Amino acid sequence: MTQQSHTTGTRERLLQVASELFAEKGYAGVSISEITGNAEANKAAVNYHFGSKEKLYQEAWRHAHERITEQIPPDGGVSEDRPPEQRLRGRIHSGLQRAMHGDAIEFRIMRNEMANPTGLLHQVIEDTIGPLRKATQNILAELLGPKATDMDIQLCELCVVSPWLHFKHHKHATKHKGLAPVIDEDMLEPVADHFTAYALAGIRQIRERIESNTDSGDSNSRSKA
Amino acid sequence: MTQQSHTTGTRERLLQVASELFAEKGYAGVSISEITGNAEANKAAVNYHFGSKEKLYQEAWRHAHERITEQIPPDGGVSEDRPPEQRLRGRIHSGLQRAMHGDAIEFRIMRNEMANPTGLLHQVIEDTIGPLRKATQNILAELLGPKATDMDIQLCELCVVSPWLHFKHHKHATKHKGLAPVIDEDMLEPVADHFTAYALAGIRQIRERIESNTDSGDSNSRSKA
DNA sequence: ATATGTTTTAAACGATCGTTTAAAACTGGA
DNA sequence: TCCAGTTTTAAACGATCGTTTAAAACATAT
Repeated sequence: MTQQSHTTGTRERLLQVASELFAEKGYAGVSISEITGNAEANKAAVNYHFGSKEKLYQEAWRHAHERITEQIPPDGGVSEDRPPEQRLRGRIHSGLQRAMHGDAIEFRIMRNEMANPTGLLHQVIEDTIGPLRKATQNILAELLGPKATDMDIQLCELCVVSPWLHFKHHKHATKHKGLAPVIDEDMLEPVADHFTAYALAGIRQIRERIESNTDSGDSNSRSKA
Repeated sequence: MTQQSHTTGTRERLLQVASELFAEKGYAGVSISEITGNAEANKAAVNYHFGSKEKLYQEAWRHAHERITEQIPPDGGVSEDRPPEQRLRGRIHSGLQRAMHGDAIEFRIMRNEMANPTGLLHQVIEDTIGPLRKATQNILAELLGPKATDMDIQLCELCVVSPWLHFKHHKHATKHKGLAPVIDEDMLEPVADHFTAYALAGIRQIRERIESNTDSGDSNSRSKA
């Protein structure tokens, strides 16, 4: 009931509330009034602490990304010296865990930005997600063998990565059930197993296709086009 | 230069422009003024023809969906009596073709709605996409065998369907290159082959897992939970 | 207690939002 | 030509948007 029962600073509260609301409604769907209202701050506080709504949006993404990265490492706890099958399973496990974790704020902001690009997060996302993608692609290059082209790798990356991008957090999934099945958190391991088994079988099949089709001498594989 | 050089009615023009803009910027990101401006119509025309912006949004989705459905059949031209492998390839081919077709308006509106739900399209999308999902699930049920649970089927559906949901139209993909690789339209067949081979291998692997793990007598498979 | 620098606040800014209104323009049949 | 019905238009509505301003409240060191 007292006027200052805030355990954290205004800036932090704004970041937290903003990232949640941006994840839920997208950039254009959230107003500064709504953010400051839920954060129990004044309307002008956004422009004081961040300069503009756009900067707040970028900072909110960075905030959410850093928070989830320090909680869930992208390699799934599988070190570099393990065989590629285990490392792939680590990536899948990590991605799935991130998609199912808490409110999955980082994930949902990114999905919003992919579906409806404001362009404001383009650079920030590319800087942070780029290395993760590269790591996954390196694993796939190992699994697909030396004859795999960049296109082969990218297509397999898409098949491996896209399933967990469609996962919604339980709370939202029940609201209006979408494409992805609703899953408890204790289902993480079996689902990760499912995705991994599926992916490894698919990748192995693609490798067979590559190596049976490209028997002849024209070894223009690994081309950039 | 004349004042009436419109080859089509105002209502049609509004639907066309609105669906394109909604696909590009999402519901909240598009204003009525922008729509009527690009459609060379008066601001009040939206409320006259559709009653509100919300109704226009729903009609624009229905418009885009009907247009694409009559152009690209969801079964990929593979009839019901073919083996499930071919029917699955038909579904993948159709989905991929829809994702790559023209501006992929229907697709991008749906992606926007999935990432950032307004709730306005919920019923319309479920009515139209529901039967398509059911058909795919039936194919997967055949391929996975009688011991597959609903969860098995849904997880495989997610793995099969999600890759093409991330495809962007070439024009947008080049703007700021996202997760999906940029692909020409003449690559449709090889990419469909890739996805199909990958998917069938994955599904076969999952079936083996199911049938080797559930050897015992407790046949509570196909449970609804 | 006074001064200094930081943070918060209320109020107002111009702009744009979705919608409404009523008159103007257009249409095709009597 | 006149008229009923449909479609289009300009103007204005209240509401909310993101931002700015300047004063109030707060914190801290001398």
